[in-house]
Amino acid sequence: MTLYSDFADAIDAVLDKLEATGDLPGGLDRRNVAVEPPRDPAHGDLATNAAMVLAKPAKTNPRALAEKIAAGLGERSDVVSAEVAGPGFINLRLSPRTWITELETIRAAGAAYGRSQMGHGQRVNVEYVSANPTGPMHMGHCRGAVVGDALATLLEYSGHSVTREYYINDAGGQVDVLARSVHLRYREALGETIEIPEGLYPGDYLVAIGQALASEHGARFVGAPESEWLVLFRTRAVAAMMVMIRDDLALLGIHHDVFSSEAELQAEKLPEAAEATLRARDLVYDGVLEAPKGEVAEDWEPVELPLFRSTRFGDDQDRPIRKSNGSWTYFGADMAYHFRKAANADQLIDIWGADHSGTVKRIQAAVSALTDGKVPLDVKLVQMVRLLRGGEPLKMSKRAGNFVTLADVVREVGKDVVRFTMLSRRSDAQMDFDFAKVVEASKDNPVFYVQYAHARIRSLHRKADLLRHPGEGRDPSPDLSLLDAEELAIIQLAAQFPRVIEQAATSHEPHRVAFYLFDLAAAFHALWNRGNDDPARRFLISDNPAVSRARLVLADAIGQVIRNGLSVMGVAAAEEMH
RNA sequence: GCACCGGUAGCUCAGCUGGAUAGAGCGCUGCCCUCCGAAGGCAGAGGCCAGGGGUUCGAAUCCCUUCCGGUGCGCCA
Repeated sequence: MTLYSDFADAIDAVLDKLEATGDLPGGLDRRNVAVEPPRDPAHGDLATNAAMVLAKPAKTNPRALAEKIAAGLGERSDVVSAEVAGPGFINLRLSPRTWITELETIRAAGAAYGRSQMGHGQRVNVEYVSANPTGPMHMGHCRGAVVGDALATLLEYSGHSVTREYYINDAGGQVDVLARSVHLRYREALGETIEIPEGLYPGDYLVAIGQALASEHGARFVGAPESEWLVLFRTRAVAAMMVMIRDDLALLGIHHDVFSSEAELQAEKLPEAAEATLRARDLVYDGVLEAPKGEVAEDWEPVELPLFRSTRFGDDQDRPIRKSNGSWTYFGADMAYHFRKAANADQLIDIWGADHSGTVKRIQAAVSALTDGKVPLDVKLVQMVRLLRGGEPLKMSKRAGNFVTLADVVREVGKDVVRFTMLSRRSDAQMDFDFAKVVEASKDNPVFYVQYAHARIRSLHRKADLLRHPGEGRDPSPDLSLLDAEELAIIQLAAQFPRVIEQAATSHEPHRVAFYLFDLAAAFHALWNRGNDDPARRFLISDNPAVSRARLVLADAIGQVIRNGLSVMGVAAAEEMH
């Protein structure tokens, strides 16, 4: 129960009453009725559009209806005034007591403030990262990893039952290339001088696997045909890569619940099952694709393949689920994979890089077809991150192997800075990550700014402990009515936190939490700085313990909300700045 | 050619799923440190929300369309 849902209920009750007295026809759609803080504080503390939304279907004048609703709401003891404004807004002014009560609510709820049961335990599967197991995590994976993880936490926080899942692409051509690269390192370990040809993975992170295989199996695979060693080398290499990737993810505080293997999935014949289901509904047929548009493919030739009718779902082309050699396409296997995820979830979310945008429709189409539209799939596309250092783009080349690894970045700027920064932009917009700026101690840097606010709040306690006389305990029930209007105003902002969480969770947009925290931090800094002009308005005043205590409670509540918000983002709150 | 994502202050970006006079940071102008951390704060200037249609009490937000930028297109993964 938040302040906002409380008033939403109150409005419902008033509307029910108006229906009972015949002032309002029954059965009106109230879904668009909203309770919001008005953008302009001069309009009061809360506003509702109820009268404007309902006036037309009720065939009445919005202002007249608003007057009736306002009268009903005005009867509440916590409503100081209920005024009709503009085209029919109802602006409510709440008693100071309301905000003091909310402050006490924050204090009592502590780390749980902002949590809700909005999700009603709905099962949500969030698949994120799913980087190919062919090397360490690099910065290209980072944003999706953080966004997916924060979204998962956000959904948990708002009452969903969340599974964090990683899909291991261990069945395609890339992992064969990996196996061949390891074979080369294996020969190297046996004393050969090797040269890594174009197209194989040059990274020296494969050296250790080659050595291990050499010491276990000796030279028996050196001149042997691929058929004798490929599977073994591939399995070992993928396992080693996954250990490395999990370690990298752990640096960011990311841990998945489930790792699904594409190879296992295929061994279990899940794609076959999905194909049969779709063929039975005439959604898969054997056909020939047109030549691809755009860049001319030299080796293209028309072949009959099993095709999924994704055009029925808005795709521009039907999509093959098997290759001409009978093996599964990535899409064919992925479709089966999503089918299985859907069996244990009420809702699926995938976090993908924006370079996969072209494949969204087909997979959504397949999920919709396989689940009869019962399990929605939201694919969140995360745009690219441009790496800069002091405004200059970092030069990178994957081929030369000098891409920036995630581990390097975390080591340089820290987990919290990486996570916060990755969440400080809408994920469907491109982002710059400037090594110089993200660690800058200035207002230009939201990470610092929010952390600084929290550190200031913590410093108050250290200071307050010094001010306290020996034997004098912490005051359990300070007189909060000593708080002034400006101080109550920040509670109003803090009270929006549960709403922000709900909205961020519903819209699958964790960045909203970051922006909110920045606003809250700004409000706190402003309050703090009043003390510069007027010493009587500082948080701690040595000759006025009563006011100091009340303000300390206020500061603590703000600190609590900042901590809660940061924890949703997976960022630790700073105790002090260095 | 087609698809997806963008286009909001000089710059970087928010904008609460359709609300009232569109916001923040940087930069610019002017104030504020014997003072809990000034690593800050306050105030001001700065907008055809890319253009054009539409939907309605009401549009930066939804729909159509044009233009500009980014990404992608395959039996790859």
